[in-house]
Amino acid sequence: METKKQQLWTISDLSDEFGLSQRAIRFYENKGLLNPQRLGVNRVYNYQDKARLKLILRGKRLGFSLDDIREFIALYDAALDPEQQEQLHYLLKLVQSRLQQLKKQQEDLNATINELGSIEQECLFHIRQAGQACKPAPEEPQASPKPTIGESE
Amino acid sequence: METKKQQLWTISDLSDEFGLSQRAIRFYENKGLLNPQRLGVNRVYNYQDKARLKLILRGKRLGFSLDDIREFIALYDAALDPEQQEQLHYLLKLVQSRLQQLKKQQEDLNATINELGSIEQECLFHIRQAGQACKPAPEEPQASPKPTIGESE
DNA sequence: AAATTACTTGACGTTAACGTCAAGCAACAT
DNA sequence: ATGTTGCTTGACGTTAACGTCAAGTAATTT
Repeated sequence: METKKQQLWTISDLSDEFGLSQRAIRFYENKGLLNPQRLGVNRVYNYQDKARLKLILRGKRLGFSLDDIREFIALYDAALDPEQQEQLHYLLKLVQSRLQQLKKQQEDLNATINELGSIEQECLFHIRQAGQACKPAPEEPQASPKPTIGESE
Repeated sequence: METKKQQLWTISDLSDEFGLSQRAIRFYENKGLLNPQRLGVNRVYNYQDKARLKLILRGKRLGFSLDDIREFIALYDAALDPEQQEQLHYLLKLVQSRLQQLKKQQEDLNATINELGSIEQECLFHIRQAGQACKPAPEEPQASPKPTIGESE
C-alpha cells in the first residue's frame, strides 16, 4: 500500500487532460474550489487537486453551480475532519438534504431517459417499416409503439 | 375515454402552482418554449401548455439550458409529427446522442449518491457512538465505515 | 368617477461562469 | 542580446436567465 502518487501537474497539463481552459481552472481557484501549491509564482497540482477537479467537472455535468459544488467539497472534507465532528448533526442535515435533491434528480433523469427511449424505439420502428416497404408481407408483425409521450403527471 | 381536459389557466395560476415568476414564464415564451393562446391580449394556458411547463422545469432540475430544453421539446414534438418523419434518421441521431448524455449523467448521479450515502452512514455511526459514550459495553459492535471518499477514478 | 387589480410590453439591471485581451516576469533557444 | 514559450495577474467583455422597474390597458370594485 505504498501508492503515494507523488506526481505533479502544471495548469496546462490539467487544461489539456480535462479539456477546459486555464482561465476556468484559475476561476475555480479564486472561487475557493481549488488550492494548489505554488512553485515560485506558478501553480502546481497534486493528486488530490486533480481529484477535486474531477469532482468539480462531475458536479457541472450534473448541472450544479460552483457554489453548490463548493458545498459538496466541503461535505467531503468535513466527513474526513475529526474537528468538524462537533457539528455532526448539522453535517448530517446537509448531507441528507443534498441526498434528497439528488434522488429527485434521479427520478427526473429516469423519466427523461424512458421517454427518449420510447422515441428512439418509435424511430427505429418507422425506419424498419420504411425500409421494408418493398417487401409485401412482413414476416414478424412488429407491434407499433403507442405514441403516449410527454403527458405524464 | 372522454377526458378532454378543457381546463384553462392564467399566467398567475401557473406562476403560483409551480412557484416561478410570471417574468420567467413570459421569458420561456419568447425563447420559443411555450406558445399559449391569447384571449385578447392576455395569455391563456391549456393542458398541453402546462405539460410543457412541467417538462421545462424538469429539464432545469437536470441542469439543462433553455436551448437544450427547447431541443428536447422539439424531439418530443417531432416524434408525434408524421411530416417530420422524413428526417427520421436525423431525429434518431439526436435522440441517441441525448440518451448517451443522459446515461453519463446517470453514472455521475449514482456515484455522487453513493458517496454522499457513505458520508451519511459515517455521520450516523459517529453520532451513535457519541450518544452511547456513557454505556461502557456496546451490545452490537457496529463496524466503522472506512473513510475512503472522493478518491475514485 | 376613481381606485384597485390583473394583465401587458419594453427597457434596463444583475449574477454566474467564464472568454478575451493586455502587460509583465522567468527560463530557455538562437 | 533577443525572441519564443509558459506562466502570472488584472481588467473588461459576454451570454444566459432571469429580476426589477416603468408605463399602459382592461375589467372590476367602491
